[in-house]
Amino acid sequence: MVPTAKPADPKTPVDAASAWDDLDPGLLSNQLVAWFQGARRDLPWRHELSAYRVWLSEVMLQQTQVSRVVGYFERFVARFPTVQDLAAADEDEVLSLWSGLGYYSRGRNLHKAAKAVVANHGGVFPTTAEALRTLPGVGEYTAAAVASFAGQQRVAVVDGNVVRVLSRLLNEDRAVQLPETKASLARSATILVDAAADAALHNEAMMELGALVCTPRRVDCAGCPWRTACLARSAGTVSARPVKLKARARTHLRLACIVVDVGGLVYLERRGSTGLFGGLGEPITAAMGDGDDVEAVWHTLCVERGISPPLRFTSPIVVERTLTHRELRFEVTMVQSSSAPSPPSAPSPQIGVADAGVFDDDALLTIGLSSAVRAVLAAARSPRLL
DNA sequence: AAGACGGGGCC
DNA sequence: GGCCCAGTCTT
Repeated sequence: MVPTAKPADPKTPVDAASAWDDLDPGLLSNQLVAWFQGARRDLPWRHELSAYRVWLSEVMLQQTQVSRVVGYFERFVARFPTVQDLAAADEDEVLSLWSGLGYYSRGRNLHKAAKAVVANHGGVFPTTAEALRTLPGVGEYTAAAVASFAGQQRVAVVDGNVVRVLSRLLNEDRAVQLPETKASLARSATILVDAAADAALHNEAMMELGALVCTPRRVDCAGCPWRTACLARSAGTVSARPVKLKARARTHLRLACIVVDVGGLVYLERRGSTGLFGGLGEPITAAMGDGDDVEAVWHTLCVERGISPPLRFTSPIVVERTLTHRELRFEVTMVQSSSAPSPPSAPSPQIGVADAGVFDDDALLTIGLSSAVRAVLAAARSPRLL
């Protein structure tokens, strides 16, 4: 549920309310928006606030920095000017344009949502938070953002920037991951947006403040429109906010990998549509245990696919990539084969091969590949992919 | 309520 | 090279 201006819930704790006894939300919003008028960045998705473009940019911006998104956004709107264009595309093309952006379920859900808008909304992109929330890949934050920026609904938009800004303004000392803290901060966001003259402008300004001034590090308190009101600033706790719970440890994953060359073409399989790198292409890949002998695993993988293992494998090329919670270690060999491998009839559960094929270098650019696989292919055969 | 899910930039 | 950042969906 997006926070709304409903009467106070009787179960609402008093914590957030008490902090607001000494703060004036109308004044704060005016100060914030005045600052924003001078600081607003010119970003491509701000040129035309259609629901389609706002939605596309917000999905790309989930868990992703603005600087990463700009180029991807430009390529998407150039190729898919309307939601109908996106809905009519092949998933492969969508994923190939998404390649490198990460969190690939976003790309698959983007395509599904476009199809749903065409099928269920007559191709007219919804602009109410309630209708947006039913689209795949659109959660609380994205629904509120599109409803506010493109639909002019008075809803609070709460992303990580807003959480950081509010946790400092209010000097929140509880961990921001806790449901109670999130709810409390959302109530504060609603108090502010309800007092704003222009809710959309206020919401945009909140996020811009978090992106440009109230940043995770190197905070620019001197340039902040809220420097006199900020409770963390007066308490000297700015750099200690927001409070976060300890992150989980990273796990290691060893992967046996074979790049098969079939007369100059590279053989790729498609991963199953769920889980890590879902729906993307990859060379023959299998998870290994710590003590496994990579040559033995390579041998098995060849036999499973009906190609003859070489008498002697080329020694492993090691490609390592670090993800947020995993360290991937690909141990790669190259094999020449006169015939295309056939995907195993009983795919290993780690991989879940859906289909497969051989590709030349140009065709490689038309399917979705993770950055990790691009690095593997570049190391094995084709520097063009770097 | 907790875990899975990428990738890059900053220090 | 370690640390930090940031929404949605699934279980």
